[in-house]
Amino acid sequence: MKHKKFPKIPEATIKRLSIYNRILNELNRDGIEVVSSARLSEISGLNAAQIRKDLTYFGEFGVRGVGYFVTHLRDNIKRILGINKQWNLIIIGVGKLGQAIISYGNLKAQGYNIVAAFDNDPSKIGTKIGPFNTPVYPMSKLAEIVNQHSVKIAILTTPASSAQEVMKSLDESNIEGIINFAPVKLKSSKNIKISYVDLVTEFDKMAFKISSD
Amino acid sequence: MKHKKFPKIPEATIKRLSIYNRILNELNRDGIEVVSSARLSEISGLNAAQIRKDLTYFGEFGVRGVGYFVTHLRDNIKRILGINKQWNLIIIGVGKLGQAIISYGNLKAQGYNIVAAFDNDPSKIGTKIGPFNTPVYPMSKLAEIVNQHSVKIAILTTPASSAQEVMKSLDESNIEGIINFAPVKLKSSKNIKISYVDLVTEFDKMAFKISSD
DNA sequence: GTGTGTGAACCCTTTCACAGCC
DNA sequence: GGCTGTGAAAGGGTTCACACAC
Repeated sequence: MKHKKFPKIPEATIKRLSIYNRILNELNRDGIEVVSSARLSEISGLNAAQIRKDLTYFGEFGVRGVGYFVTHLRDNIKRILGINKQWNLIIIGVGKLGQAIISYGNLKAQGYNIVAAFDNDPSKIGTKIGPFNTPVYPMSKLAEIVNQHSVKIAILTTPASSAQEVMKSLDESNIEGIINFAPVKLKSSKNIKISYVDLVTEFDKMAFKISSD
Repeated sequence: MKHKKFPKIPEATIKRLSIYNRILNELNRDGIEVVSSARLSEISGLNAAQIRKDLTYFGEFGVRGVGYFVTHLRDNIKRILGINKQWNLIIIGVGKLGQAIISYGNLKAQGYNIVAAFDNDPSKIGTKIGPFNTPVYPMSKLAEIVNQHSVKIAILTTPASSAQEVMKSLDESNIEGIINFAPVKLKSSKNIKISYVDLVTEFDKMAFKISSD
């Protein structure tokens, strides 16, 4: 509710804000207090003018002749992205990939807490998995747990064959966004936001690049 | 060596070719022999004109008034991407994410064989992990194994803190491409192709979308 | 009639280059 | 003097609309 599309923010700008946030955290950890777009450009490999333009979509965070104050800029980026608070997530599909994500410390470090996992394998239901003892529930519990923990984002790591089926349960819950690792286009009857992470396409892109030069 | 940049292929086109390949495989499995760009558009959610344009960068694969023959188009896409043959890969970093990728059946099904894993944890070296019994070697064996199996692509799943260090060994090997899951910009002294897969940015993008409407 | 192939128009994103401010 | 903020230009990618082939 905070800021509708003010001007016209490129999708790619959001991804870069996430990268700036990470770099600023590292600079802050190293005790660096001020940074220029030129220095951010060196670290990230992105164009300095683009970095400045990305930031000015949301305000004027820099000081001319000086640069950007690291913690000030970092805090603003967190607020813009909506990551200045904790997010509770659920994950559906406790296969190898699901388990890896549950165990992925970087997510927790950034304020993303996976509060529950879902699977229909009876041998998994009722257990607690991974370093954070994430409980595994049957799919029938989904809507209830989502409400209980105010979960808005679901991670989908089922096989492709069951992803669209799972989508039904998600449509009936209060989930607002899905990060989908299953290689299928999902159809939501509500307007749940869906993003796709497709590992095989990454490998295919690399195969093409190597083959074509 | 087959086709240098003929005209000007958009990066995004390559990603979509990978998606068309997957869809065509599914259509073929279902016994469907001919498909139109309109039907591919329905399945993929992509614009039909874009699909046609993507394909004509590489030739004329369709028949006017009819559509595309599924296996013919699929075989051509595989050839274009360079995935009409097996690829041997290695993976560096046998943490949770590394193990998940080693166990990820979709990669093997698409012709990507992870022939060896590397790690410096003595308790892992010498073991075989995952459903395909992938052997784990110390980093010192890297160049040798790469040559032995003609490996061109490495998957990097170490913590961010050791990724740049590992890069040195890769620069000294015959690796041509790296798929990097560590959230750091890598610098190669040769011109190894590097692609980045960054999970946290995906979550941040979703957090932004949900927060800003 | 039907569906591909494609120039042209459109739109979005990146980069340049410099005015403006500390 | 140095570095940000930004209009304008350049560059890419997507979509339209229709000629063309079956």
